[in-house]
Amino acid sequence: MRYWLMKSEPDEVSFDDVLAAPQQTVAWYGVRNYQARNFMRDAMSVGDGILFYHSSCAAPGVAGIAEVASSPYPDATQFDASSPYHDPKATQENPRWISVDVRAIEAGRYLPLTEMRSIPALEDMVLLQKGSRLSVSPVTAGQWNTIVALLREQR
DNA sequence: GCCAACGTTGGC
DNA sequence: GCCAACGTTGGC
Repeated sequence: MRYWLMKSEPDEVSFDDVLAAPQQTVAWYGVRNYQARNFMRDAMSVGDGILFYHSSCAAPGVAGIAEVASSPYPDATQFDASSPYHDPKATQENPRWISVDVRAIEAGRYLPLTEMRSIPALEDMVLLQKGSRLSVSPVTAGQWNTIVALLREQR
């Protein structure tokens, strides 16, 4: 069992969107970075915990808790010429990018990035490192427990 | 909209 | 295989 932080732009897919989806589950598509892909492909397992992070918005932060709900499979958008995520170098025989399904578990309160930066127990998070922009990053059990506790306070 | 930091591309 | 140029990310 591992823990992850995954970034989504809420204008595209918000945590509430996932809560509202059938089975509270969506395909996580559009990852186009090799390091992030390799985490998904090589290290994720069904049931791993996910911190669902909202990026590129007015108040970035953790919006809820989710879990990995499938094994990795080819990201369909790479084959779709009309998609912004289309990759002309990807083929059905040799897919380059993958998706996993993500299931929303609980929302809790919103935990803003500004608050996360103020918490010493979180200072080593990959997310908080200077220049870090990985859309999928590992989270330690200690960081996970700290954040889950914060999400569950003063609902 | 700005811009620092990072990743990718492609000429050599 | 180097590395300059370019494109992207994402907070502010």
